[in-house]
Amino acid sequence: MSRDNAETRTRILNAAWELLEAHQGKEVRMSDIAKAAGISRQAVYLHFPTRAELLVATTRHVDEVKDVDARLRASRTANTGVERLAAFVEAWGNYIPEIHGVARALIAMQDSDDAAKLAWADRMRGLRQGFEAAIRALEGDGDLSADYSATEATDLLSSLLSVQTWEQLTQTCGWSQRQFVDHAKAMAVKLFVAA
Amino acid sequence: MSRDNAETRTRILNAAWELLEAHQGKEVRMSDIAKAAGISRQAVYLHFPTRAELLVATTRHVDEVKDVDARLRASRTANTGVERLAAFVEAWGNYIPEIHGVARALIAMQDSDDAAKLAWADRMRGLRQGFEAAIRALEGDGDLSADYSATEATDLLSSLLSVQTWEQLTQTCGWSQRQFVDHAKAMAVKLFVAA
DNA sequence: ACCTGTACTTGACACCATGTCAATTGACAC
DNA sequence: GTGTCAATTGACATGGTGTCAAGTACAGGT
Repeated sequence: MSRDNAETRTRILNAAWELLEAHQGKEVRMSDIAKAAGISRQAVYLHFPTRAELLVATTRHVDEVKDVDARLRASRTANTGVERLAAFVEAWGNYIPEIHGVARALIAMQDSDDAAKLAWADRMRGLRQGFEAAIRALEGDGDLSADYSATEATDLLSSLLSVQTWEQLTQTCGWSQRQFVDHAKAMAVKLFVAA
Repeated sequence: MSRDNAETRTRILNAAWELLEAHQGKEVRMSDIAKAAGISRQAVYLHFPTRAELLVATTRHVDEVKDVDARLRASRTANTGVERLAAFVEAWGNYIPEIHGVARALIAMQDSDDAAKLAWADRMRGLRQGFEAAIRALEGDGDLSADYSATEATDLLSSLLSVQTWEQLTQTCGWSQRQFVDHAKAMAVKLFVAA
């Protein structure tokens, strides 16, 4: 059976995950991952055809282990649109640092690899739906600011909470994680909730 | 004399610029640039030691030709902080699409090349000063929202108007340039100007 | 006319990471 | 034992960057 198969596979994924987080997505080669997983470089290719697919599989793996779905789903239980918006921003904002390394590596591959591009776009589409649901809830309550259409608000919210924006504020500007999340929440409310 | 020297140099820079804008920063090799400039690949290395330095020189070249300084400086003539903020956001926001290709290539190199990283960081520092000056002007007028320190406001403004955010909104979300700039201005006012 | 320096060319090569291929080992299952 | 399957070793192609050496073409000064 492929029990051994699956075990090696997850060992590779965990090694990739660990290295990517440790190096923030930079300078992690296939050979590094192989070494960390305790197997030969070629063996990695027995499980993942390309680096891009390994990276994509790693994000899925992380999502599964961290159960991102459950964390984001929790925001749906909020009663009002405003609460829901805050809950979603909080949930996603606090998830970013946990996937930063992997995300960054995948983003860096976008220019050269179409599979990576598609995979990341798909992932962002899923996230966007969460933002959109929160904005729609706001709209349903009649609380969406007249300054923005639901689509525009969703677009802006996604940009505000993009991995790149998080990276700039926390890494370059030195913001704490709390500072980032709190400001993101406050901005979302100030911008999108009608006075 | 190095008159011929300088002419070839600018021919390389212009070729790089053109290609980078045409390809949005992706898949532009040294050999492509050489071909576009009408010289051999090796000749490029006579003028620029590495790809990173060529990219850096290209951004400086573009800045010079487009006279970014003058465009950004114009915002200083505004009378009030609010006007100054709007003017600066407008000036920079409208400059982004003109440098997008080059900027993107430089950003993509950051992970692998420290020189590129330093160069881009330096450039962003200069830009940041412009944002900070606008925020300080606002503060001087007593119009800075109590929700943010001047530093925080500057950080957020920089992120809001980062090349990455521009890219996401205009490329991925399909916003028009006007839409981007207008919303950026409106957000800056709504967020940072005291009620 | 003859050097001399300079810009550029041609062609070869080292390096490094990705990805491929072939031959071999070792274990476990039947 | 024999077959199967994961993994190993080692060699190799590819593509892009950067280096090196030898040669060409042309300018200016003498």
